[in-house]
Amino acid sequence: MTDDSFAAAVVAVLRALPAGHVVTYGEVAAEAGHPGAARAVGNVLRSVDDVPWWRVVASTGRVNPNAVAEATRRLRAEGVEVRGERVVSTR
DNA sequence: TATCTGACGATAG
DNA sequence: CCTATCGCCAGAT
Repeated sequence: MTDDSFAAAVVAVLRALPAGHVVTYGEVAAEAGHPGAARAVGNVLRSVDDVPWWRVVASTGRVNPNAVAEATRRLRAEGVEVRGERVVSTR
């Protein structure tokens, strides 16, 4: 691993996430090798559509404000408890 | 190279 | 619980 694009690293991490497992942007950024780049992670999910973006939530447990219903629906379908716009039992 | 944007994080009030 | 502000980073123009 020399210097894979940030987006590529993020995509790889998300593709490795098991169903029913939710992670925060900061976690993804750290796993991708770019700790602190939580904001940049959100930008990647915005550009890339080949990743389970619904499994990525904010540190507060809040799902995507851009597709709350969609994310909630998918998370529940995978066994994740969602309350309102927040994921239950994330940390 | 500079500037702006954004699906964030944490702290303060 | 909510809003506001600062700090952070990568990508686009």
